[in-house]
Amino acid sequence: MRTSPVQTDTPQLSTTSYAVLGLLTFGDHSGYDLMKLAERSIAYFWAPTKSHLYGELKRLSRLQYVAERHIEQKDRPDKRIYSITDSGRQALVDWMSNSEVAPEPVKSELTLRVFFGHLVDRATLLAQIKEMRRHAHKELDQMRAIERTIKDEPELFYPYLTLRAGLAIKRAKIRWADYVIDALLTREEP
Amino acid sequence: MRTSPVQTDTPQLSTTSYAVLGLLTFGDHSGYDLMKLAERSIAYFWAPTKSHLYGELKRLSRLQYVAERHIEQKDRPDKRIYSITDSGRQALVDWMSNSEVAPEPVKSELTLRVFFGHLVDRATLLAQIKEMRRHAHKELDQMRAIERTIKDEPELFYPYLTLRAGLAIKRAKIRWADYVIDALLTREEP
DNA sequence: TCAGCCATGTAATGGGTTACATGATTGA
DNA sequence: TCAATCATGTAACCCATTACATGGCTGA
Repeated sequence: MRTSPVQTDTPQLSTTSYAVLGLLTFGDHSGYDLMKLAERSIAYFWAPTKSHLYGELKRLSRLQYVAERHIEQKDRPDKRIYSITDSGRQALVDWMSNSEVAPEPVKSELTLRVFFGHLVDRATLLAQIKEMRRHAHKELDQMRAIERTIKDEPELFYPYLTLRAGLAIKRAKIRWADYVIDALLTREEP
Repeated sequence: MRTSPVQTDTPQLSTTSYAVLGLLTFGDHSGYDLMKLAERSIAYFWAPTKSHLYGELKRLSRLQYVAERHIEQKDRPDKRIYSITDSGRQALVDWMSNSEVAPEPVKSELTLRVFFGHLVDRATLLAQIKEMRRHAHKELDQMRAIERTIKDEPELFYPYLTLRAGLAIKRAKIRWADYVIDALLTREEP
């Protein structure tokens, strides 16, 4: 006896597709506009490249999850404006409602390097940790600036929550970097 | 005028290849053993699948970064034992010494869902956050157990540092989850 | 008896990046 | 005059995952 496979009426999309659909719930956009919007909103935790984004738009259009209309322009390149359709919205909500959130594997090349720290001298490793810390701090500052502008806007409640995630992760990374730097300096070179 | 391209004597490998080379600096291993070793060491920040690992071993062998010897066994399947070569070690150290550590883009599907939280009801989102929190806590407990056993072993200094990274990140995620849960419950449903 | 360990891999697919391609307009 | 903005995409590639395939031994 075997169980019948689960019937999924909605085809499986990539997460990036859902991200695009999600952004379109805020209004119609061209591919170009979506890219810019993504860069200043979801890019801290989901950063598609423009090639990829254009590709997904084409796919979503074939599936009729988005509708496109062509806009001719004289002084600028023509463009396509996309809007989410009812079935697109349905697919998005289905995805959002699916409670099986896959555990997210962490990937960190720098941590891998630290793991193999015995292979290089201290200064080399220190420089890389410090570089990471510098970069993380820069991003933290950017996020703090955004925080100030959005924290009291009720309609940005959910984006604000995600910003808090970014702040929490960056702070944790910076504190870890401080710990590692201290540990490397304190420890007598073997 | 154009600048001449940078001559890289060492071919570019995937990070997973470097991870494999790194693990081989701790001693010779078969593919199977490497997989197990990876699972209980670097998997928290770099988790290759076995197919991938076997593939990279093959490639590293072609490049002569690892040497393999075939071991025949009667009661078990034959196996190949890999060891890192001098040029393999050199390639690894070159990679470790390269100071340009690429910034690591964060990818979080869950955060993406939170960003689009306006599309689903509160209970749906809450359940997903709680599930993430539960999972993170389980991993945190595992790491804490490992921490107790390795924190005073001087030869595990670098692995310990990476464990601290894992602990820091997990804790940050759990605290963020708590914040979000509270914020969702406090807020009156719009 | 049955799950789990040992041990290796292939094939198919997908998700995503990088490089390449074009070209007018606008503001510093 | 020079960089940036607007606007779209194709082609090549690669890193990685999933599913598939095999089969004897060991211990609960």
